[in-house]
Amino acid sequence: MQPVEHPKSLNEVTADKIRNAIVEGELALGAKLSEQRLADLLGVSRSPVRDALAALQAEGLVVISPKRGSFVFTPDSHVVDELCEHRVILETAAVRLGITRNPSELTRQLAASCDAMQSALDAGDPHGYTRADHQFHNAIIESADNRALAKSYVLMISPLKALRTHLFTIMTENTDRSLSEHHLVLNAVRDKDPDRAISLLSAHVGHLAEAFRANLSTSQDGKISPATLEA
Amino acid sequence: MQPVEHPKSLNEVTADKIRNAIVEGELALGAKLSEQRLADLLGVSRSPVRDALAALQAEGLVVISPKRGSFVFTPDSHVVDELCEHRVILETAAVRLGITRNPSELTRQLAASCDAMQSALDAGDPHGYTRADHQFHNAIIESADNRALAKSYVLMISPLKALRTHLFTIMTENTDRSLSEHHLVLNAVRDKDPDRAISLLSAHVGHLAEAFRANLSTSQDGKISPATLEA
DNA sequence: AAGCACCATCTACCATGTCAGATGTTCTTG
DNA sequence: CAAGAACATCTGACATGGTAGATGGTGCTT
Repeated sequence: MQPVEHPKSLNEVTADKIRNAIVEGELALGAKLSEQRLADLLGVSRSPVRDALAALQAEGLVVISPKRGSFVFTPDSHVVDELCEHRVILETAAVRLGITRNPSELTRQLAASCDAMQSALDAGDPHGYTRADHQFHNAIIESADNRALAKSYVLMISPLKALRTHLFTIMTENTDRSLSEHHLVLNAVRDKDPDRAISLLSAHVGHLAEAFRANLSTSQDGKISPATLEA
Repeated sequence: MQPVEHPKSLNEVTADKIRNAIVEGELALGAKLSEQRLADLLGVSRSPVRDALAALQAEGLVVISPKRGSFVFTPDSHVVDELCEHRVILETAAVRLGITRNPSELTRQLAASCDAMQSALDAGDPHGYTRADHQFHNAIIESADNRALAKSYVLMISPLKALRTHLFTIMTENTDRSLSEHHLVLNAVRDKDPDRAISLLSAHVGHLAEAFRANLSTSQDGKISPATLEA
């Protein structure tokens, strides 16, 4: 049996709910967040909400303006470029380590993720495709077996996940190319060719950055309709 | 004149004080931290202390055990290896970007840091040497001109800074080799040779990791005497 | 009508109170 | 004397209250 079973603190579940609401698009980019209002919506006190917002600020999902209010982050094409560049740095370093350390496990995970992407595409399930995509890149990070690196990645990727949801609502992205690029990376990993994998991965994330830039310049502002937080 | 002058929130100054106390060695590794005791020592309420501890936990300097207490982090040779590996990843990526983006400014900063190290060494000022060392590596990160990367670096480097203070109290480290290694990196940057700079930088941080491992295995636990927090 | 001072209102910041869980000690019991 | 139960105490989790600062509107002044 498992060692313990620690119920998540109210603090954590609150942070999870708010993060989810932002990433899933229930809260518009730049939307105003009030400690009091969120506390009322979630049925908790202001304390856990305050802690949660502070944690989300560290993740880059929320910006807190002293005495003025908390707001969902607003994308900025320069910041998005920085995030993508950082992402490339972490993923390429991770894939090199992963190919060195446990190539077979990494290959297995990437293949499974590619299959999941294909299935989601066949089923016309964009949400499932996104999940499989995240799973693919997460497998790369995990394969490096370095918690410090993984922590950095998690702290950096949330805004990008949110942007994907907010900008690609109508499935603007080219999933066919995306899928084939994933397969190319998989093959490079299978061949234990880190340099090729890195090159392909860089190009892949670069294409994502391009898509972000294109959609950011057209939409100008995140004007997705705000929605309520679900229990 | 400057746009504004926002006084730091009590929250931040509290976090700064506690962080400083840990990094400077005033608080022993693994020392027990009580919200109440810290609040009394610093003359503030428990709220800012609580927020500060949460922030420091995100930095890896503090671990909070629910309902049990907060403690200064305790080093673990495996975790230290991971931190150093992560550090190499970020610094090597940064130096490559820096050489591409603004090599002259980077060269200037690195040269200045090397001079400061030399001066500190001549003056027998280990604390000054450490500061110059941090300045050197920070210049590399800043040169990449990527805030996301810089944020990751800051969040990762604090425990390493603290370890340096706690483990190298008697100046165990080989400052002569360290200085020469810094100069080699400087020369590679001056020559705009990213591959050589990366190789040298990896070796340099690798030596640091070795030193950490050596001292960790001998001391087994951080038993530096605890001290009071200064105003 | 334009500009400015005043004020109602909203915000996060910080202080304090209350409570349940974790721990160390003492007392009881075999 | 050993082992376990009951208790006192310490901790952080969470709730709530008070306050300074920021904002937006209103009415007065010119």
